[in-house]
Amino acid sequence: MRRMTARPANAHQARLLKLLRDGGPNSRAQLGDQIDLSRSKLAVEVDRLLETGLVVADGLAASRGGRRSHNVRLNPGLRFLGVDIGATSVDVAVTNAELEILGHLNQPMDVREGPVAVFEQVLSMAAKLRASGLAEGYDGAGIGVPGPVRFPEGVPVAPPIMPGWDGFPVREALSQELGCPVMVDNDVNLMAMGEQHAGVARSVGDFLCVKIGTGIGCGIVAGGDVHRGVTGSAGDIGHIQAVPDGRPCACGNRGCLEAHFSGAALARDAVEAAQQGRSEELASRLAANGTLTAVDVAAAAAAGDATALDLIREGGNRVGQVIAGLVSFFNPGLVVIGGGVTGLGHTLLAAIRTQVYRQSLPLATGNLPIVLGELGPTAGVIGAARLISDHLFSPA
Amino acid sequence: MRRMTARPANAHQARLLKLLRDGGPNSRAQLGDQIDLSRSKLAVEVDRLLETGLVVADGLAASRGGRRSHNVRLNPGLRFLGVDIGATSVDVAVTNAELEILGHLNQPMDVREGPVAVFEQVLSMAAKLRASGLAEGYDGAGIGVPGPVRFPEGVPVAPPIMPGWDGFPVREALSQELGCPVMVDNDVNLMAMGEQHAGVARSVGDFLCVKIGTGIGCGIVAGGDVHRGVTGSAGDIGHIQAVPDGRPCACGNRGCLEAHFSGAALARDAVEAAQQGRSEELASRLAANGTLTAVDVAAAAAAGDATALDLIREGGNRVGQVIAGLVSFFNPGLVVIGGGVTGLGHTLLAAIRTQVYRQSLPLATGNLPIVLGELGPTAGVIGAARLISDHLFSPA
DNA sequence: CAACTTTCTCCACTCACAGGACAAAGACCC
DNA sequence: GGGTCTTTGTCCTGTGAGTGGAGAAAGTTG
Repeated sequence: MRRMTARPANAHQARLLKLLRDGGPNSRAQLGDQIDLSRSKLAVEVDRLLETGLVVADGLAASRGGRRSHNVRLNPGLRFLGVDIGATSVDVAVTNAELEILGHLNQPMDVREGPVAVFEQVLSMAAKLRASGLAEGYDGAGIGVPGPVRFPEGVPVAPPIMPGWDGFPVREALSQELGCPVMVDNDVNLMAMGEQHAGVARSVGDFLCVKIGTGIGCGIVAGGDVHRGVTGSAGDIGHIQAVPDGRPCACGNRGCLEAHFSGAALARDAVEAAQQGRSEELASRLAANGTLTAVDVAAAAAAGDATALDLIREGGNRVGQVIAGLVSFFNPGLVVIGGGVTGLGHTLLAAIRTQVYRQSLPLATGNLPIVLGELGPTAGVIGAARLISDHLFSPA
Repeated sequence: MRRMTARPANAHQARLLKLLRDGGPNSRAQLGDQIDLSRSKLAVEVDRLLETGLVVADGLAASRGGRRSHNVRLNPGLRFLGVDIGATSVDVAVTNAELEILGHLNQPMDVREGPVAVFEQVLSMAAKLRASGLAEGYDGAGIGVPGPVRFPEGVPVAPPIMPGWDGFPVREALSQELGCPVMVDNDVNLMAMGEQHAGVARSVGDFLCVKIGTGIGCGIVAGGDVHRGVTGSAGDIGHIQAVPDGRPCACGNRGCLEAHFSGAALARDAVEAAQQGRSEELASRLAANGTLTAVDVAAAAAAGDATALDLIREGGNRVGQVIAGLVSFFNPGLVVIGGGVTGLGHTLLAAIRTQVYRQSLPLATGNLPIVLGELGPTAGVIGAARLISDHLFSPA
């Protein structure tokens, strides 16, 4: 099927598209209140957008004391694909142009199987969503990968946990397969964009979004824009030294944050505690499943297991210490904690807060909320859809 | 005397003024090559700038094979005042509109004497420069203070090392005294802007500028702009924990970077080493002066004193470790080291480089220069002049 | 002195945009 | 139901921004 290919012709149109994306159906009058344009000029640009098909008429709104307004909205047939490739699973979702999730699939998978296998999986999930009637095709796709990305080209570079992906032309390949424009970014940046668009970070211009999953990373938003750094590796905080001469890390150094606290490290610690007989709760879970994950630790903690609580607290202290440094350095207006370990909930958050509030200067922490992400596993796919929509809703 | 009060009327004029500031005298044709405007429009805007007096004719240039061009330049009578208030001294300089330093004064002074005393000093230095014929008056002034600043208002907030300054309306007061527009910023940010304008960071969009003086701070430039954080305290890295359970710090915590390495900490360590008989070189200098500073340590190191070298190396390791974390987080394209301790030179730099290259991931450090600032004590005043010129050369 | 280059100015035309007049459509009051 | 007021949307005209071409001015080169 033929998809929309139009792009806004100028900055005004781009602005209007974003207003309609973020605010839903709107009348010309309402749009006029939010944009610095005369009514006549605004009408011209809206008419041009209607001609392109990106925007469609949406009936009459209720009267506000005078003539009823003719609403317009983004074409309800537009479809974006949001893909979030994690270390151990893939999320794929379809959204409309307003970035509302229409369908969402999750599939366990190991990124180390390489781009070819993962792509096959992603494409089959995309096809499944299409087959279920949610989309006749895709107008654009955003995709997040768990490693640094050369952003302009959409190519992963030197990703530690996904070796086979180095230099693989993700953007080009996926664009070819799907037949639509594609943008690629680091998964952590997409989570930040997701929380910025629809989560706790709405209307915050400078914030950090710490994602603790298999690994650990940090999305940086400065002045409303994601900061990616010169080689796309900004936010790679997993290998900051958290413990001098601490545990050996896969990267070759010792004491890296990731070696001391992350989904993987927590699971390993839990197994060790169980085997050493420090926790009956964990031991019984280990016996039952043959292995332990962060979810088990969360459950044990919820059941009041002291060892599990200690593990979480200690990890939170480590992360909190590093975040404290980042807060001093960056002076954000908000810190969001997300990723797989959010199930650890308040215990983790409390430990992080304690460290940050204790170690950073009052001026930086005085009015600094530290909160859990609001969107959970959908943050990444919403961020991915946001990424491609930002791209498509900009002048060509 | 009446000073220039005109401001650019639009973005084009602002752009032209900045091109003339950064590129010196230029013909209309040369300007046309650097700006996206037709020759006719460009001529109109240049003529308008000539009318305002901000720009003046500057004779004929040599022929390039055809008609000679009429050069224009920024009004050579324009004068900016750059003020850099450090913890222990004040720098004041006059520049022309091209930010070339015409005169520079330095005066020892303790910032803790409070804003009134410091202002008196600054104003007398500004008057001295004026009296020497370098300026008939000032068209604008930039001023840096060693602490966080609420940037839009130009007011220091909760500055740890200058308690009397909290909430003092620096911008308003200085503007009143000098009779010209004033902008205020953190001294470290100004150093970064100075190196960006005329130093090692020319043409680098993302870099860090670490200033090690009495205290320690870091200027952050992201996407060409200074990142100040939500409360103006971004870059305040002096109280990041460098050593777990380390030395007590004035801030109440332990192990802060600043407690382990800074001009003040180094001097204290040197005195201790001298008193414990660990260094004859330092001991003799202590006996001669009654006290030691970073300069003494530098001299001792240059003379081959092993203890002095050790102190520098150890300090460099501490700073390097913290910088390594910041590099992982921010992924800059350049790290500049500046401030009072640059006299420690290569020994310090080598220690920092070792730590950063060892602890940060190759992708972030692969092509990362770590260099000393190029401008020394003039970085701050040039940055200050740049700050006010950026302000005045923007549409009102 | 002729031919070619470069620079700058002038002029006509196009387009972006604002703002007012006005029409359409409804609410509200009597 | 009819007047009056409000809100929304459209049309039209005037202004100013900006482009591009013609050509004058001022050089160089041979």
